[in-house]
Amino acid sequence: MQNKYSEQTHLLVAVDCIIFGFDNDELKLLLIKRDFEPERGRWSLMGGFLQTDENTDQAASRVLQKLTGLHDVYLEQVSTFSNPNRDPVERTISVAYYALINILDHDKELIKQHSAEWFSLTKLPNLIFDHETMVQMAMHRLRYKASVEPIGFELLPEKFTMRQLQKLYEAIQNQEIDKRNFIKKINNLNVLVKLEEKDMTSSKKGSFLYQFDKEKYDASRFLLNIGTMDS
Amino acid sequence: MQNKYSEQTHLLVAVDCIIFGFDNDELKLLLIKRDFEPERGRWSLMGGFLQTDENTDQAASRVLQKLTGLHDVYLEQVSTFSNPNRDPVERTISVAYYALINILDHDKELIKQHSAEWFSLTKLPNLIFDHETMVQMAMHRLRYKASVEPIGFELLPEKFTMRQLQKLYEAIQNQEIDKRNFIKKINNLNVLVKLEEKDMTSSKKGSFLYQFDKEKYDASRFLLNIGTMDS
DNA sequence: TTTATTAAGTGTACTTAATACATTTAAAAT
DNA sequence: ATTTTAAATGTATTAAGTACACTTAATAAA
Repeated sequence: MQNKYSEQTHLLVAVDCIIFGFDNDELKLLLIKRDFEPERGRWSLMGGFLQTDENTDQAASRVLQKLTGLHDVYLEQVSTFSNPNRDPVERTISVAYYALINILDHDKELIKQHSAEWFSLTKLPNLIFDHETMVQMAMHRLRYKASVEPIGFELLPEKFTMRQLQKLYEAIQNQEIDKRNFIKKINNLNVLVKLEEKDMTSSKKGSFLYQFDKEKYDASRFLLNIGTMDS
Repeated sequence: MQNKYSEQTHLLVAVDCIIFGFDNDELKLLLIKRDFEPERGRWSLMGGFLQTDENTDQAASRVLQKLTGLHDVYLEQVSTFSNPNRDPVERTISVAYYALINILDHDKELIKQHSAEWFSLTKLPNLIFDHETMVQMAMHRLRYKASVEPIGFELLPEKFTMRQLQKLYEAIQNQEIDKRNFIKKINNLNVLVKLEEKDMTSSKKGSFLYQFDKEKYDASRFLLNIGTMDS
């Protein structure tokens, strides 16, 4: 057996993270303002090179932690980008991942260090390289995934109101949902527990808080299909 | 601007192709018997290294053509595999693609040269490295994609019977479908043209041939949802 | 020429899911 | 007490999915 595929071209492999957060009524992305070359001063996704002792899942997780301080974040591989000239410095292929985090739940100091900021998805700045394509593909995957598995909860605090959950799904699917139909559907899924507690910040009456119950979910194993109501 | 990200690790990038075909009643995979190291003599997916002047889509297309002689084949990226030790010779990450081809429609000479063979999906041999995981993920993606876009037709000859189409969807979804409900659903999609011609090989009565009509499809732009009937 | 054989072709009733839509309720503020 | 605000709730209608069995067209055999 040979020792190396020696004659083949070797190149760089990077990961880039599309970091989603949910702030009240809208989906946001965490972007960094590059203080390094190339493209210094422009906005981009947070990324990093694949190291010898890790796979790309681990690299994405490491890169994400570097910016947010968070461990055990929901991450999913989206696609690999490999056009020969996508990085002007040197040929690099990049594996894109999207991450879902609770927007209240990150290390503000680290974010400052990286000159990172949250942008509404509807008001993104221009991004370097092929990062805008990455964002679009990630959004597409998130839509699909959220309609099939209860990953939406990753974007919310542990306790949330029905209203918040609905607003989240409206933001993900980018369409309004009828309140009564939404609650009906969610309740059918049987994956939430209604708490005694109320959130009193949103109204005088207050609204009950709910929690995602993974055990209930694993038990019933329904396929979700949220956000295809109305037209 | 620097000239290189010089201090970073460079490594090999490969593509591997999960090549689907449909033969009467079952889905098949085209595998090669390796006559080279490592893992000489074992079965594996057809693959190849990414070259300097191409992206991974192009590499997959090239690799596929090398084995089948076919151009313009339906190819979709599935996922990138990057465990540090997945290839024992040297660190290599691999981008997996699945391909859909008409099984009657390939160059038998090339296949012989590569000692390639078609295997029923239900009777696959053990595969090298992480290729079995690649196959599983590809199958999963194919199921999803076929339920959402009319890619099934890529696996059939240009003219086909309703029976063949049904058998194909049964194979993809791995479940039986009621004949009448299937036809009802397909007709609702409005993407087929019924020809005058009949296929007389399958019965005495003969069965009408159909053709996929991309223009009809583009015009109506329905979302398909095939194979979720019955239970 | 009749009869048998084979898969193709077809319709309806029932069940479940999706959708549209408006009023009452609880709590706080005045 | 009254007003204000968002939360909470139910029903009727429509569309989609599912279950189910007989007739038809053509060939082959008697």
